[in-house]
Amino acid sequence: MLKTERQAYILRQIDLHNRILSSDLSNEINVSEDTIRRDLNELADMDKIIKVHGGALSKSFHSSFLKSDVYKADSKRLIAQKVVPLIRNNMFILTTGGTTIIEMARLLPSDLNATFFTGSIPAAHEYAQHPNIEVIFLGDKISKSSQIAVGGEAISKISGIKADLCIMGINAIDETGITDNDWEVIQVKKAMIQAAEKTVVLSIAEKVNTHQKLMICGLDEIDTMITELDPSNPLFEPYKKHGITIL
Amino acid sequence: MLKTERQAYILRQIDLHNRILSSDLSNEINVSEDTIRRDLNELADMDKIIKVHGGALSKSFHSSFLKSDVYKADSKRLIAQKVVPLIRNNMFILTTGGTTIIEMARLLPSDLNATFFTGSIPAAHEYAQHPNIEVIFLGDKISKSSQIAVGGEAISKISGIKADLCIMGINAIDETGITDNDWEVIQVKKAMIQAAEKTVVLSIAEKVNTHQKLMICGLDEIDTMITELDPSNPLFEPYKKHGITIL
DNA sequence: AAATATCTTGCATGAAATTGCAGAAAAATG
DNA sequence: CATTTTTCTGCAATTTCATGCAAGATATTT
Repeated sequence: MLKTERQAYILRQIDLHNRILSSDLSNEINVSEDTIRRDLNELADMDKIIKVHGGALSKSFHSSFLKSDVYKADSKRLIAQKVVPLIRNNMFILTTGGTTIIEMARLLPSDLNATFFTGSIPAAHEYAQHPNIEVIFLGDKISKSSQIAVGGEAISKISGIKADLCIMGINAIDETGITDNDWEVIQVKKAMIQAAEKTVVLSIAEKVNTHQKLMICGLDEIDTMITELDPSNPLFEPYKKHGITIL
Repeated sequence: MLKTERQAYILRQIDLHNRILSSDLSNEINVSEDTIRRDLNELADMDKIIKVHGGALSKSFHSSFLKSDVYKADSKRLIAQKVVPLIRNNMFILTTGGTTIIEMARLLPSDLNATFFTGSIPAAHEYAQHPNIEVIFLGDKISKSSQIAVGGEAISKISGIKADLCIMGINAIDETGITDNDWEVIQVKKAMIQAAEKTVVLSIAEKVNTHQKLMICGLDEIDTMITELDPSNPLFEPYKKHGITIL
């Protein structure tokens, strides 16, 4: 591993987690702690990080910036970890936006070679950080409430795709299917499900067995559901009956 | 194997893998490491790759992973402040990306009612934060090196617009006009200038009177230029002669 | 075609960079 | 204050780099 790569890795880890320990880094990338320390010192000299005893902190963390923490971030990270293995090289993947998807994007292995389609600005931004991922942005008009592209342009772009996988963050699911409450978003999600061969839905357990006003699709259109809970949880029985794989 | 062939091969490998070791290349194509090193140095001199101890990295790898804090942030904020008054209610505005534009987006008054078109993910993201601004994202394929949408889709979308204003961050300007060094970006910028009634260019003073390899447009297509310096600075005389307003 | 200049390449040399390790110093912890 | 952890320093082993030089290949000129 090249020195520059290693430092890039460290920077990214700090960006993602806001803090890191020298010892952790040393284990993760199999170099001595001395090397890590030297890297951290160099990065600190360049004013890119803040070196502290035992590790380093992100600059934004300490300076005035107050980063809004994500609701149930731990659950979402767990979900994200379960999705990653489903993604293989050379796949075409449609995704929505949402914090769980962002978390997933960060966990994608750097040697993954795939094409991601999304209408979400934050998601597109995250995908674009990856060296080997191709990003296609869907649509043009951006809905402020949901920060994703909506409208006819987005729908027609999606319809023109044959994707391997659709990974969708959802707001509510129960035995009747997936529901949501933003009409424009619904249209986009429906199109995505149509355009993909398989559909994976991500949801924190709290949203399971709840519903909202507008229908996206029934359970039979879903192939896999991922939550932070253990798949054997009885909560999932009705969904398993509909042939949905729980992870 | 000819030198040009070899360098083409190296470039391709770097494109594919984002990084390369001198020793690997030496083995793969059976030339001495010295030759590889010489090649890498030449390619680095041409700004095609980034040479590091032990090998080389692709430029996109570098720009997206080794992100540093913004160069000359203060100057850019000053520039941004000068742009804002040019933007009026109900305007249609085309913008590029770049840190200066982002800074500008943050300074837009919250009661501003306008439509912004951009192919830059970070810029779109910033505009979308504003309550009364409509954001239209241009294009679909996102270039990793520049984090903006490029290609035919973007160009054709832009061509279909009649905007009031084009606000463009630039990399180099001198008496012959605006120049840049990324072919795909050039195409987008050209289209933007064509599509807008008036063009405002933003540049830190450091870039004034410099030039790069590829031409975007001549001075006569520019209406206003904004830098962090006082407009009366003699540096701007030649540009004023071409009828450009300096702010 | 011969002579000449220019480029390219591999090798040898010494210089520089990188990394890991040992032991002393400094900082954190209870 | 004693213990543990982290840091710093110097050092040595290894790798990579820059440079000059010579042999061969290629291009240009006469």
